[in-house]
Amino acid sequence: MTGHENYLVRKISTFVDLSVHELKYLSDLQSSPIRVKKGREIVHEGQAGQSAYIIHEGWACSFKLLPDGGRQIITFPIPGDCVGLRSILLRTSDHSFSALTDSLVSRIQAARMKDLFNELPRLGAAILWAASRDEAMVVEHLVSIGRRNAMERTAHFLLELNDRLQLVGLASNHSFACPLNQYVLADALGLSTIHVNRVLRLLRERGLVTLKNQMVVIQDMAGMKALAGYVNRDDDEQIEQ
Amino acid sequence: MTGHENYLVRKISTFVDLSVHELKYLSDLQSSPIRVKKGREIVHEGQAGQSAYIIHEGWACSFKLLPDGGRQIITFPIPGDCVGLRSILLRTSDHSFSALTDSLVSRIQAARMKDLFNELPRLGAAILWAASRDEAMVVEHLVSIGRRNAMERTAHFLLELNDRLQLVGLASNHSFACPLNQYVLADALGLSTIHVNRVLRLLRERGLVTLKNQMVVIQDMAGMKALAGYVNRDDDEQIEQ
DNA sequence: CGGGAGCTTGATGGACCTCAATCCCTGTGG
DNA sequence: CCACAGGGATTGAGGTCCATCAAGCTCCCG
Repeated sequence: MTGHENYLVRKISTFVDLSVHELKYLSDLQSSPIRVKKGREIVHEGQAGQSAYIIHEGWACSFKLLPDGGRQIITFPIPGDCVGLRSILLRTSDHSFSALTDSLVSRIQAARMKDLFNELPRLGAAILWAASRDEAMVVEHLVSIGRRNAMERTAHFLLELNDRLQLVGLASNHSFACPLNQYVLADALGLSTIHVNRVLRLLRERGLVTLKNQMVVIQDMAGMKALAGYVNRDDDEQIEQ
Repeated sequence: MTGHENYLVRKISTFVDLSVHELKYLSDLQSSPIRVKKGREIVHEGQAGQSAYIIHEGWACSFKLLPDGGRQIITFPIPGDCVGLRSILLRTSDHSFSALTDSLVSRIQAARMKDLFNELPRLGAAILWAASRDEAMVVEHLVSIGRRNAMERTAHFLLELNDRLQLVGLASNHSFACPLNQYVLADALGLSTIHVNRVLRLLRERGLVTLKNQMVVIQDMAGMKALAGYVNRDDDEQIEQ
């Protein structure tokens, strides 16, 4: 990795202070990144290639397709995120993922990842910590879709995104660049595009949040959190092991 | 553990053949199980006690509560399942879980679990494999709620349950004992109780599946799979490490 | 200037929710 | 033995949220 910030290191550092050796190892792991064009599929559901990926630049999306052509987006991996860790243990990937924007990613072979866990268990734990955090967000997403209405759900989603991006320094307190269009949002939120549009208008009219020109601005943070029933995770504590 | 089948061992054995030593370790881990009465909460959301639990007997449910009193059930842990693994890394639990029926569980302290990963990494990997499988099901659940209608969703849920129970020998090919009532089902499927009732009636009338007297009987497996768009996972391959 | 991607708005209908009531079964206490 | 309560299942009526269909808009880019 040369010339740009390492988001994964930044994220992990909020959990555990890495040693020089661990930093080196992590750096080597990311030494030959691949460019992926917007819209390109990186892993196909059911694919057996046992690899994980680290995202350096750009946004991705992980999703499943249904027989009727519908698509449900599970999550939007952003810089610093690892994807496909599960496929290392499960032999096949349980869902697809593709690049939403032009991206830069590193591929980690399953064997390499297993070595990491053997040789640097503390670093391995840190990666699992990050993965667990993501899992928790999938759960929260499930709750949103199951029990929140369209407006609460949308608000919750944007707040969560804001928090995730802040963790890697890609969001200020109340705003962030966001390449998601309304079609993509709809597939993530389990809504129709048209309804997403109406909900965004309502949120804008109520002075809560705006999404314009690829930019999300949360104008009333308190109002948003109240609407969405949003609670922050606060696991900024250091690992004790 | 005395006198009853060990479901966790049974499940893990489909993934990797355990050594005598590993079996012994696993057995020790489960040496002093706790009885939990039906309805009793085992872990509360946000609770900091870093422990995981292995379920030996009974059904549990993991869920999140919303400010408005709503509840979304994430999954129903069954015998052989580990719950709360995430809370070991995240410091606090991201959701609650409670016993749906009178249950028997073993509590595993975080430190003990970490030792396990250090001392018997192969066994650790097997536990992570099982956990990954569960995560994949949460994702599938998310897809269901986001993109499948009530009937498809219900059918899919019952098929998944059937597969999970078969893995530990608690289901025959097409039927299983099921302590879930319609209220609980509704909270899992993101539906109202009343609608669950109507959907179950439709499924029954179409000769697809019946749920009566705590017993699920899948009468038309092909029809169910077609309706739900259900695909089996097939990771019966052995670990190669 | 044309075309396409994305956004916006209106009208209509359907899937599912809410409220309300009834019924069945089982357990419990008099 | 019967009355009664309570959990659970069932059914109906009416309303709401959101999907679908249809159309027009803006902006950007070739």
